Amino acid sequence: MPQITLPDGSVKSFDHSVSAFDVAMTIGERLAKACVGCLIDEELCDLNTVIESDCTLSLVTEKTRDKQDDPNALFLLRHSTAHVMAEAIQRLIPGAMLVYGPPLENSFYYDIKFPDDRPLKDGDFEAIEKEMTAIIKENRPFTRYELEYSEGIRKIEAEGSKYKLDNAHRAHEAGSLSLTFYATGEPGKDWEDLCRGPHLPSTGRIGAFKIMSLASSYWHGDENSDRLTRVYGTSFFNKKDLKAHLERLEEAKKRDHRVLGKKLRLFAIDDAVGQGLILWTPNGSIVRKELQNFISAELTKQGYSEVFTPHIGKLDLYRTSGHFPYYADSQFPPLIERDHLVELSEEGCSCAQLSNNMSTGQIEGFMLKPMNCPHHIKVFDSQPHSYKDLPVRLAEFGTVYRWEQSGELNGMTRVRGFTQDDAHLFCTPDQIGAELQGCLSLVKIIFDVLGMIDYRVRVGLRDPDSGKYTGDPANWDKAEQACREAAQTLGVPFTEEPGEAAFYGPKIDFIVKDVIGREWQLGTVQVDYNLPERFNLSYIGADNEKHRPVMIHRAPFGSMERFIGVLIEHFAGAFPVWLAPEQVRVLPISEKSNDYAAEVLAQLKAVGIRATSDTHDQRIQAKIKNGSEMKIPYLLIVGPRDAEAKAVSVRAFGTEKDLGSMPLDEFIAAIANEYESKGTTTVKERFATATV
RNA sequence: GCCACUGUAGCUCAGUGGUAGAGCGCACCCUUGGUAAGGGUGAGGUCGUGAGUUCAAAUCUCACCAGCGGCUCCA
Repeated sequence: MPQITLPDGSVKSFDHSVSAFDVAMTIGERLAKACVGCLIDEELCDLNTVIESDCTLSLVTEKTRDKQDDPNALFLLRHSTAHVMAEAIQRLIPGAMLVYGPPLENSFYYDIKFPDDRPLKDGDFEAIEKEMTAIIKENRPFTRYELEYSEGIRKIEAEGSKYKLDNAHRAHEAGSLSLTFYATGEPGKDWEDLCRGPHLPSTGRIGAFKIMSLASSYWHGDENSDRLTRVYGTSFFNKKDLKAHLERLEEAKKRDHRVLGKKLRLFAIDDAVGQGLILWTPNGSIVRKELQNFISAELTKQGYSEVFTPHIGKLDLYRTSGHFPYYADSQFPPLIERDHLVELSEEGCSCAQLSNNMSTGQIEGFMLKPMNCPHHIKVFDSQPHSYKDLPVRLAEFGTVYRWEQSGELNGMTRVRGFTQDDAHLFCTPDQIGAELQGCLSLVKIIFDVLGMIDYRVRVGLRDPDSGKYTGDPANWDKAEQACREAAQTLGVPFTEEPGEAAFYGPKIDFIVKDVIGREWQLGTVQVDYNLPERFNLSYIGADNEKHRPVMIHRAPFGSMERFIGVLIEHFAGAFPVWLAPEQVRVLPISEKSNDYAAEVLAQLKAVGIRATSDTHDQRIQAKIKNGSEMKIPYLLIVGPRDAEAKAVSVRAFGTEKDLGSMPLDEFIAAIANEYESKGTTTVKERFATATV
């Protein structure tokens, strides 16, 4: 006798078991037909799930009542589309073994092991899509059935897929006593798959789909395990939504920092220089310099000392820090002294021997620095410190080099040489809390000034099962607790993630998404008890005894390269005045106004505004178009009327029409103010307030 | 590093086993035009690199390099 509570609080009583679909029918046939699944006691289930006992029931329709996408409905849709795709692929390539096919936020994939002699190619998409269309047209129901565990295992063994067998074992280990299968149609007759579900009622509900791309993946995500082929696709309930999704992807591409970087001439990468090595062109250099000046001013306020250190250090330095030889794979190879190299090559020394001798310290050399900490530690250690001197805060825009795998390089966001806005704070254990908060506030100041509100905070802890973390567990516990407490003071939600710590200590990271949804770590604050230990650092306490300082590593931007890459996308290339490489462009209406344009330009430059004038032999419309495409904050149209009145006609980026005319000296004061205040007051606002 | 795709003029891209194409940009000429492209002329390319197949390769094959989308990694 199930009593079913609906979301509006009403209760429906039945004297027999019913399916969710039946319940929907008692409310209305139209509703029932619009349903694709249901939530029973908050758990997403098939629409035809039979309800035997009291529960809450919420029906899942294609769209919510206010016509929005329903994440649960899309989950069912994409999971079901993955099944249809898998069936189509197996029809086309019978030896293909299925592994795992989950839905994602905007898409789905299926990991598949293809026979070595028949890999999947991009050219197969059309044939697969054709098969899928046929399966959808047949409108076959997704039919769930359960087998007792050992019986299910026999069935899977008979099919001969070690991957599915592995999935079944895992389900069993997780406590499942039976195995569930889904047939696309009739069990025993139609295609089926070991699957937890749930699914749509039938294939016909898949309105629109597209196979997107192929990638290689690893079984269990393990690089040393079997290589699988991952087939990505996406689906929607109707063609219009699919089209809108594809258009969004196209739009996102336009604000990609790699596209804008070229168009706005912000940076370049040249093969002859090397992969992942950024050439900062004049425009990009302006953005970088403005950001550096901004943060430097904040550092001065917070009592930091700026230092400069070289780009290389001896191998021994990194033996002490623990970077060499343990992280040798992710670094540029060492620089070996010339005489040594000659000697070794004359002796016929093999590469393996060379590498061995370097690890053991028999051969000395230098390394391009992968991080700045060892150098800063040596700066700290260059003189004795009293507890009264602490905290010592050493800051440097330090350039580091790391040998990232070629497939990981990405525009400015993943590079092989980059400059961190780095600092290392040496403090007493008592000072950690306050210092961490100071560091976090710096990150917040940056995000606030730039209007970056869409970020998440991660507290990276050590993974107790991993051996890569060095140091005393008791210190780790203290450091992790300090990070947790500091993160709590931020006033924003954060997640604690084991396995995300640095090898020497836990950290608090600020993570932002790029235009295509990839996450990038920007600002970071890390607590470190280990390196002070390794380098035997000390300060003299009030008791006249030596004490060990604690180190805090922090970089509010993370790296200039990655930060500016993300920033370009954040602003879609339309930088605010204080960051814009070209802040103002003067557009004379014709050659006759060139003289006045030159006068305006000279006055702008005199107050430090980055301005140019466009004296090309073009009409004003073309000049406006060019200026707008370069996303210049202000275009000043100047013609005879303006020259007469000693005024300028102002057109701000992002406004359809011009703002109107303004006396030249007033504009200059206003733009200088906008620059100085980092946009707290703007030229645009002056016009707004003038009209009120 | 792994899998797929891509690589043609400064940029965006078309093209195809038989003499290399367009638009934008650039230079020059005409035009002196008041808020998102005025018109004309011209310069500019070993078709990513190297090998192979062929009478003939930018086009087909192989290798390499680079980019893109993923995977893995990220101190």
